[in-house]
Amino acid sequence: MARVRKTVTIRDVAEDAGVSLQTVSRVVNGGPNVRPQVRDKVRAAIERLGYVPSLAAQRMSGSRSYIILAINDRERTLADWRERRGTDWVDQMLLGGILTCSKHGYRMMVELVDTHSDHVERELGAALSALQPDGVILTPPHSENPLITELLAQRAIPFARIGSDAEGPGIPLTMGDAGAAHLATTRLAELGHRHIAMIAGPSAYSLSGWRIEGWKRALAELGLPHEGLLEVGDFGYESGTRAARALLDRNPDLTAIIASSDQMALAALEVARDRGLVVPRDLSLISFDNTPIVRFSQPPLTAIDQPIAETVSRAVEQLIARGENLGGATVIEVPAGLVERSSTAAPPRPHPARA
Amino acid sequence: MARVRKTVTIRDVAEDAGVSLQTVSRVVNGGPNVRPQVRDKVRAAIERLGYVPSLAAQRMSGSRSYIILAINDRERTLADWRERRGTDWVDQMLLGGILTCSKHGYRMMVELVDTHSDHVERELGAALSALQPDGVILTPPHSENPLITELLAQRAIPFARIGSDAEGPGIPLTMGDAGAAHLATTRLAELGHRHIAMIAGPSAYSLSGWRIEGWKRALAELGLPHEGLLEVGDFGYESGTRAARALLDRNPDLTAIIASSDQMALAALEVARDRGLVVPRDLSLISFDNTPIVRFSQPPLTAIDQPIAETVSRAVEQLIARGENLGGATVIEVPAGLVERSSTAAPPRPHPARA
DNA sequence: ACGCATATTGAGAGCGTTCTCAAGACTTGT
DNA sequence: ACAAGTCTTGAGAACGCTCTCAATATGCGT
Repeated sequence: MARVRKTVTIRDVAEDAGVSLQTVSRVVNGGPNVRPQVRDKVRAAIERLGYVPSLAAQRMSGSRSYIILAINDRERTLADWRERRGTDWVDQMLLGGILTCSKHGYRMMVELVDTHSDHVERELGAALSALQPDGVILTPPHSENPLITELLAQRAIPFARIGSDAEGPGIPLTMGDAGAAHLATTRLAELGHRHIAMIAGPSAYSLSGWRIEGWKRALAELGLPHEGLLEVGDFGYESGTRAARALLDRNPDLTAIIASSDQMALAALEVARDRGLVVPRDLSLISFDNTPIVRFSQPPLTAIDQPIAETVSRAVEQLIARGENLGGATVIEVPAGLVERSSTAAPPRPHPARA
Repeated sequence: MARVRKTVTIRDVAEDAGVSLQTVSRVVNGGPNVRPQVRDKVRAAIERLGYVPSLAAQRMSGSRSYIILAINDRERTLADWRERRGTDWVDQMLLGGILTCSKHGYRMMVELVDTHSDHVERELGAALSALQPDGVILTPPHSENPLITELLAQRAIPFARIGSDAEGPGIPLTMGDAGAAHLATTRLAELGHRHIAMIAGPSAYSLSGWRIEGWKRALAELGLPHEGLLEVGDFGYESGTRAARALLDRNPDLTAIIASSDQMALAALEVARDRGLVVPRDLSLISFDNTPIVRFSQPPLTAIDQPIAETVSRAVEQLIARGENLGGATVIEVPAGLVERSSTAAPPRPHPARA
């Protein structure tokens, strides 16, 4: 059976089943108004011939392309990949995206776009024209880049904004950053910590602000100070090193740090080690992201688990369900959880519980 | 300018440039026989209108789909993703694949397929029919699954087999596994180690055999023993724990272990720690893969760097270049390198160099 | 200049699907 | 049993592009 098999088209199925091409199409797409008897006959033919509709042809004629395009930051992603630093996002995006897409007969494609470039519109526009996706998923920091959101809105392509709660077109989804930071802070306070610092992400990311907000709110509720306990990094390792050093230099009483990324937390761990501080005995550490690298550090890090896969999955479902770009949609929040490992413990000199 | 812009088609460009639709097509595809003057005019129109050909339409009419499909093992990939163990492959595949594809105007899609399932052909067949990719990239263990390679050959779809040097259709590519294992072994011997163990991967993977082969050959050349120094794992953490324990139990003189995956090496590190062995003082460790997790372990691991991105990139280029499925192609080898970190050192009681 | 080869252009069909719309087959109410 | 629906089916156009092939323009040798 070495002969090259010709592609099975809808026409072959129609002939085989003895119905019109259009009827097959209806069966394939679950159209209404088809007699059960005919439907079964067509299904049998499809099965027998192994027919699968061509995505390209479906796109050509129909209004849908069955493609969801996920946009990630190129610069950051490539750097992470090249230097094997561990990617915060792409893995989990694919996990959530591919699975959910295929469940609905869709396909996911990944596009890397430079948000800082002055030809974002050009790059993204080309991808949109070529692929004509039914939906686009934006991740930070693209989620709030007006050049991008406006381009998408103008082209009337439904899109999801992950990590954004701004008004405007597109479906906003967040991962409960404020709540997660609040949770981490509270947990540390429960362990007895009274000087809890935060290494935040860059302010260009909305989620950086939300995390700071959650941290501050928890501290306020607990009657703990926040002055001098905040440093800003860029999510990268080096910035974590700088921030941890500054924090430790400035606060002799510091016993706990929450870092806004795994890499910054790992950097803090290294700084602590250099200074002879044992984690978690002398210093507790909680990171954001929960990527694989924090499972195998010494000690393994307690981390806020960003439910990226779940969030992307929700985004995909929203995009597939709604055909429209409804502005001002309710923010969908997929809450993050706390995975306790071995970088958190009671502080060296436990303070009595607050009265 | 809030009006919904209609898609710019090749017809719009033709009109704008005052030429036929066919001429525009020729310019876009770099066809020969177009006067420079006309070409420039058309290019200007394309630029002005922001025309980008529709992938779907190109696929419909032409012979190419401009899509390369990368197949990865679903079971393993999903487990790695879900449990945040770090994926050995997908990241780097995307790095090499996406970049190289886009350089040639192609797109890469990822498909997860269960190699053990009895409906591999069905699953893969559906993906092939829907996408009609111009090329497929197979990663282990799919690279040598006859069900898959035969399906591809029968459909006359060019494909690359990464991690396979078998005869038959498809372009074979390897990462010099024997050489890499040889290199790691030799390096350890240079440091003075005389009892160098290997935790191999499952025998279903050809590369497992190659690595054992390289290790054994190096040992033979160096006059060192290999008896009792081989254990087989499944690349996963737990299997690494079992293997490391067995190795250490059986060989009191053991001072170095080469593990066939990062996770197994990390497991060995943990076993050593449990037994009070300090790495690298008491035990040297070299892992295969060099994924992010070994950069942040304590100590950071010396590792064989699998050039997955580069290999996939080469595969993409081959697939795009050749339109044909030439059997018995020469094996393309992208050699792996050794990244020295802090898990390797001279053994506790250095042996004199061999006479 | 003339005829032939070659370079350049355009016209029309076709790719595999879904869309629109019209035709035929069945119901149902009276 | 008849008209007026409602269900079910099919025919043909359309999607945006590349293919094939024919038509025209240009270059060359003598």
